[in-house]
Amino acid sequence: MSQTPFSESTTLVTNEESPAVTQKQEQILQGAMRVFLRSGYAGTSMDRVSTEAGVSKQTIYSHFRDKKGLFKALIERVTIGNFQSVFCDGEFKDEPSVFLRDLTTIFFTKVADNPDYLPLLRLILAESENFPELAKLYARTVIQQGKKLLIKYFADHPELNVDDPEAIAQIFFGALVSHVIVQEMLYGKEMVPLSRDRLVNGLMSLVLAQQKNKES
Amino acid sequence: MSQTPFSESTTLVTNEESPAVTQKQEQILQGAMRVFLRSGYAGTSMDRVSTEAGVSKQTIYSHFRDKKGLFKALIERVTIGNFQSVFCDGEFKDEPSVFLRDLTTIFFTKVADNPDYLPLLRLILAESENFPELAKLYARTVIQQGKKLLIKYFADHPELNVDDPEAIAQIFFGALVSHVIVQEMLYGKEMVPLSRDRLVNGLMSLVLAQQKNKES
DNA sequence: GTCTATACCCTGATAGAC
DNA sequence: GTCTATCAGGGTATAGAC
Repeated sequence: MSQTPFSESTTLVTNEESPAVTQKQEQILQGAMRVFLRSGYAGTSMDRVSTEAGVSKQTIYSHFRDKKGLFKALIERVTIGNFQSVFCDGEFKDEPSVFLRDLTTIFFTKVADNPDYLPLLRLILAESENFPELAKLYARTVIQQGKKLLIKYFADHPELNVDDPEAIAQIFFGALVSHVIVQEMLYGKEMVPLSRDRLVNGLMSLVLAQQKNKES
Repeated sequence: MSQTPFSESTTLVTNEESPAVTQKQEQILQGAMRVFLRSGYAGTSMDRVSTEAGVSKQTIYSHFRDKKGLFKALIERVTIGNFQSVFCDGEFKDEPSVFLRDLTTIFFTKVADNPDYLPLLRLILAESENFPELAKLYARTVIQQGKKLLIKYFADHPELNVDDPEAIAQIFFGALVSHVIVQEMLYGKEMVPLSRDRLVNGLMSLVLAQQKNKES
């Protein structure tokens, strides 16, 4: 808890949240990712990680304090590395219907279609009680970023007539996330399929209807 | 897989989905529920279940085929027993704003505030890949019931001007479920709290705005 | 730093007494 | 049916050679 699990490295440390990672640590994390994302925390053995990473068990323990330390380092890395800036570095159109549709497109292509997203979300939810700091990191990194962007847009566009931007942003992204959960995790695709297009169209008609009311 | 894990009993078997459960089985399931919901599937040992239930390990194995069989029987029981008919046996007002608000109230009081709901959802999502049949059962029993009710209501009220009832129903319940996930599981309550009232008000203003557009 | 070997504990599942 | 006792295997973590 008090010492970092990472040793020194020649790689430049850009900021506190992405520590330098040596080639061996990289190798360990790659193997650990495959096993943890597939088998969960308790279902993963350090033996399996060592064979999957192609290093001995002791090598893992020399780089990471213990199983928990390895797990935390891995989840932080995957979360930050994959989803840190999906909603930040883009250029956005100002037209509401275009902006909202672009936002959903980013979510589906950069997040939902990322093959690591579903296993990561599953794992973070499963371990949210044992590793609350990882759950909070995920909420800040992935969910909160998109909501902030949408809230700011609502604030800049009073003509949309959005009474409670935070609530509407929560509903907007909640609908997207829950659609992925129901369709992909709970096998809704097989049982009650609902295309992304229909979801997005429904979502946009709801949000943009506020504007039309104001106009009339 | 081919034989039922339940033995005979004097209790009347009402239907295929709720088999008779003897007093000993009840005792085992009670203990198993506490352990599985708290520690997950892989994190639960049969030793722990036996001590928690106050029976020997062999007694468990005489009533249930193995760990998987016990887990399936337990999750089916909790899912069906707690959430089978939350959206079925109620009387509903016809007025749209009242109906929608009642629907959210049922969800929050009967589902979200049920102390078993969050651990159950967490467990089903965590094991959705290893136990797909349980994930499907959950989707049918809990999520699909509410959506059906809302879809029927939209069909009976064309004046609401809902273009795609299935999509709107998915958005509606998706927003409710994801609010619980973000606020309770991902510690949104501590980081970016958003009250249920604000969520519900936002949701209702979105859905009812469709109607106002039609009127004008 | 990295390996092999191993200590020590707990796992799911079973055998046999009563 | 229910118990105690036990099996073989795998769990995390560590010791010591190189």
